Amino acid sequence: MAQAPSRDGFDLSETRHTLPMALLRLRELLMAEFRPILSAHGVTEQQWRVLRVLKEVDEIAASDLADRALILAPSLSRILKVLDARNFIAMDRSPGDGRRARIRLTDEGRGFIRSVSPMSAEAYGRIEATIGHDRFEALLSLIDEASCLLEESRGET
Amino acid sequence: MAQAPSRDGFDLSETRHTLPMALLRLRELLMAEFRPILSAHGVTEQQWRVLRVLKEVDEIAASDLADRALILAPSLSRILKVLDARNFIAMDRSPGDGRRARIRLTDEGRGFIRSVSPMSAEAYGRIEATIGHDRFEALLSLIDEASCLLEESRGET
DNA sequence: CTCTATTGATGAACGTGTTAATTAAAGTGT
DNA sequence: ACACTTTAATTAACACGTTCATCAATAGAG
Repeated sequence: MAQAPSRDGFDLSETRHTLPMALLRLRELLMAEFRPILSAHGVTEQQWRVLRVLKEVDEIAASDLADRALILAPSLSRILKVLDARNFIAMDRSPGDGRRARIRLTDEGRGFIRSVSPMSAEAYGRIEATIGHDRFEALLSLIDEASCLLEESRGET
Repeated sequence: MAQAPSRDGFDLSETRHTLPMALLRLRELLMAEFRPILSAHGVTEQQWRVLRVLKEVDEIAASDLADRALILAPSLSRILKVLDARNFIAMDRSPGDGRRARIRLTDEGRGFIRSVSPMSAEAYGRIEATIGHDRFEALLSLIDEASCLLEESRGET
């Protein structure tokens, strides 16, 4: 039981029951809550991630920002251009190392984050309530453990 | 302790400890295992998802395919064009409803899947082993429960 | 039967993901 | 000082994500 119509029998799981698809589906459902809020304020999900990280660090190199926001360097370059044009960030070069870009939030950027945060936090709370606090925490922990294990196993190759 | 340099105190969690970011990070780590395999065979992650779904259904409408592969309709249109050009799929119109596109795998498409499956399944097994079987199963269940809860709560609005 | 509204698929436009190539600045060895 | 390698960031090119607009086929109301 359980295998679908086509029975060639190559050894793949049903798409619905694979971890990558499960992760994708849950992420889509989460983002469906956040996207309307962000687009109403004229920022994309990725731009918002960048702003959130900048709020936590006060000054950071582009490559470190890319790591923390989970955005690839080429995408980040484009995003920074947009955020700079809106005067949400200030960019210059690191004095010690002329290759590294130094990025910081402007007051205007900080004000923008402040204006969006309440609705974002409210959506986050609604999601946590829907999933249930205990399940929510368990999920976060499991995901984090799995991520750490996979990260370690990559270093050993 | 724990709060970063900037202390404006708007009520946002640290980016690293949010569910959307955690999901994104784990998915990146998973895909890092699969991407080399897929790109070595000249398909993208999304094209592979479409092929996997097609292998399970033998014949399907584009909109249902989009749902099951978690791909938006406009993206799917582009992807189907590519897969059709490579003769991995055959497309025509549903006889009952002239709007619906009917898609099925060709023998060549089936052969392609067969040629990639072993390496894909092997990577999946490696990942499951790294995470640990019990943790892996628990993770899948939790994700699925959370997704179902969020899906239900959207219908009630 | 005709007009309208709805639905399924596609096209357009813009932002991001991904890889490879490029440029400039540091580091390294001689 | 010199060429060589490495590193940080950007650019280029193509595929996908996302929203909106379009078009054809169908369903419904009158």
